[in-house]
Amino acid sequence: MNGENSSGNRTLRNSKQRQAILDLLAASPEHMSAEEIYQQARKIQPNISLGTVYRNLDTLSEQGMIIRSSFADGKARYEMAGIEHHHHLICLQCGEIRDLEQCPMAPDLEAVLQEEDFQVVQHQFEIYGYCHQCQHRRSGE
Amino acid sequence: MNGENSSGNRTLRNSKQRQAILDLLAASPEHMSAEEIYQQARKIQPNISLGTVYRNLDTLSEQGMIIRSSFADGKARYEMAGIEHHHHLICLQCGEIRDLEQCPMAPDLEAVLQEEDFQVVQHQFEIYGYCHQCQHRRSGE
DNA sequence: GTCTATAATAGTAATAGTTATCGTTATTGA
DNA sequence: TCAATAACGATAACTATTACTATTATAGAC
Repeated sequence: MNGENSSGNRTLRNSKQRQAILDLLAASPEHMSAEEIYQQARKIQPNISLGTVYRNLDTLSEQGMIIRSSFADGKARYEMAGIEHHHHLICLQCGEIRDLEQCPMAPDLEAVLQEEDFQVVQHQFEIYGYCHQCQHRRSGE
Repeated sequence: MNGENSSGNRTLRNSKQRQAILDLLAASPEHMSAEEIYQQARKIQPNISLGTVYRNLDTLSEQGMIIRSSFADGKARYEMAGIEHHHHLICLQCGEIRDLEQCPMAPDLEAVLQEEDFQVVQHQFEIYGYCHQCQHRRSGE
């Protein structure tokens, strides 16, 4: 049973590069883009390649260890899974992404989904606008 | 006042290409990607270029005439504005995008936003999963 | 510890979606 | 009809991501 686990998938190995990526995501102010992860990871593993970062982000989200969200700027961003489920508040000026703990999956929504017979895998909710600081910065100019 | 309107922006002209794009979006089953719009538009304006499509989609969404949404597959999709506000139900198997009329911006959410002093410009809510048909297709294989 | 299968890597090329450039064309108000 | 310039087509460039390939490193078996 070399290279295969019970469900027919390959067995994961633990490389220094993968560990560095996981450490970063675990420690970081989350919502990192692939490029950001790459730049940070280079400080720990100088020879790491961007391809390796993408490959690992893919593998790790398949495995359910991290969560990928895609935003309006066309970039995907990643964060550690297992943290409490949440959504995003994104400032259009400074780009800050804040967590929104309120989940909009209200009971009446569930009812509609059941009626439509739609089997939910994942949902995403983002609010775009201007944060407190940027509102003042904008009006001040 | 040539080329400028009251708010300092350029005055829009009405080209056959732009009209074709608007006609398509007005008539279509909505949520079209740039590429889809391009392919359809070529049937009406054979010489239209993909660049022109993108340029118009940009201009028209700046103008507020159409709405751009970005999805998990990395592609932006466009639909006519002015229709009732709605969100999306996206099938991961067949890619069908259905409208969800329920808006998750519940009153208690508004309260949180006010507390955070976050000025909302736009919000996006998407539910990914499997539609009725694809659930049966999947279990049957 | 050594061996071996292969997961994972670095480096690089390729792709997809989108934006920018530039010389030409066409729209629109005067 | 004319002039200013918005919009165009063609094409190059750019960004995010994926694929390819030869090489390296991990981890279980011996």
